Amino acid sequence: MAEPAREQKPKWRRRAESRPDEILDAALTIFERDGFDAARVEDIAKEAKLSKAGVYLYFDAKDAILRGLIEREVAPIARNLRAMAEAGVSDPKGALRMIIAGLTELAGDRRKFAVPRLVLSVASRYPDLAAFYRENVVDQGLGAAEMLVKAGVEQGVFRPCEPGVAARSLLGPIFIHGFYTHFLLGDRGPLEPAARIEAHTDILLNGLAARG
Amino acid sequence: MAEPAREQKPKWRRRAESRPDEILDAALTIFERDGFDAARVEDIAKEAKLSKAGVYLYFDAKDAILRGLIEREVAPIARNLRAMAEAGVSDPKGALRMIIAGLTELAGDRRKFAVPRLVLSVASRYPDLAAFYRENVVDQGLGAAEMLVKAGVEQGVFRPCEPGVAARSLLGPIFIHGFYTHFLLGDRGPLEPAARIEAHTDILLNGLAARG
DNA sequence: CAACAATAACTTACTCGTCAGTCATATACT
DNA sequence: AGTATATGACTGACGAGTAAGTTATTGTTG
Repeated sequence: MAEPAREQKPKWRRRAESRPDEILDAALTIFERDGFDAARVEDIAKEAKLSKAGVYLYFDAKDAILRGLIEREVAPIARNLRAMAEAGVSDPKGALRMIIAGLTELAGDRRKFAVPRLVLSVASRYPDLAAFYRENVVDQGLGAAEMLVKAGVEQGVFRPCEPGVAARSLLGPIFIHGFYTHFLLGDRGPLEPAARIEAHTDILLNGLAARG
Repeated sequence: MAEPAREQKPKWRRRAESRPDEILDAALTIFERDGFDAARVEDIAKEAKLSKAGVYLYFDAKDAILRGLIEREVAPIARNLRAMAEAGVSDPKGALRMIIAGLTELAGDRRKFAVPRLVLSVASRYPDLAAFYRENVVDQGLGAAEMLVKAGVEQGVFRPCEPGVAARSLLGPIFIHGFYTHFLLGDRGPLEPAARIEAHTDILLNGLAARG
């Protein structure tokens, strides 16, 4: 009758290596759904399949999880943009096209795109987090675009302009479009990256182009 | 010795007319500082100089206060943009210049600019609020720009393009710049509206312009 | 124009649920 | 045996919203 004590599987496993990433995965899911404040650490824990106390073995506090997400999800992308810019100074127009295309694709990824929104919404209460994000993400990305605009102007490909302003003009719309589509529309609006990339890039590069 | 009961002033006054506005003023101050979730209704009440229960005489719930702020602070601006666009179809370029200038000035107003950030951060939990904002603010503003681009294309002032994309390219950078300046930089970055307006408008309108 | 009733505007004090973070204890691994 | 990894149960504080009572104001009546 009674099953003999057969192969009772352990109540939990040691997974010290993989836990941080699992927690970040879970946190992103929950944060994306609820926002930072309304998200419960307990829900993140459940999603990551461990206990709440378990989460605190790997992250000191709730906001440390968000910092972890910045590090893992978006900082590498920004650094990559920077690298692309450095590699592309000889062809500013082409490099800018690539950067815009890359960012537009990113803007289609609702999960990744949730991170900037989270940072923005808590920035006033976590100034350190805001500074970290600014240095590692925003300034990298804007810097990349700025560098290319400057190079283009020097090479006579673009007409003279304020590189800082031009950089914002190039990248701003992509973010606004992402915010609008993912977080205000819900699901209703389709995001047609290819068409948008073309249209936006055309307008902007044409606007920057030196008159032939 | 003891002061006789002289002219004891009332413990409070009836101000049914002015209360809602006073509460909204206070709420904006507190929301801007703390964000929606971390803001306490009690703090809003104190700032507005009445009791917490008093606030609930005028607003059903915390999110109703935010809706009130949308109505009072930003919806009128969006409607105004729309009106400017309708009045300006005969001169799309000039009207767009005016719209960009107006929005850029708005982007310098940290108080007003806090509202979009608040909405964005709670949109996923308050879909009705998000819809209200979208219909009364975003769609009005984008619609205005779109209308003018379309008119410009038809009149041959602008070369053919997707009006929706162009509208975002025109307005997106302004918002991104506002978010960045007010909420990520703290206070460090100066906002030089005049110069920015010129530079941004130049790039974009030049990009849209029909080739002579 | 007092006195007083009726009501609108307001407050104090509370309830009730929530949740970040901790502590004592247990289990898996080496 | 010893330790790293995990858990369940707890604490302590907090905060949205409410109930019941209080005060200012308005109107009414003799």
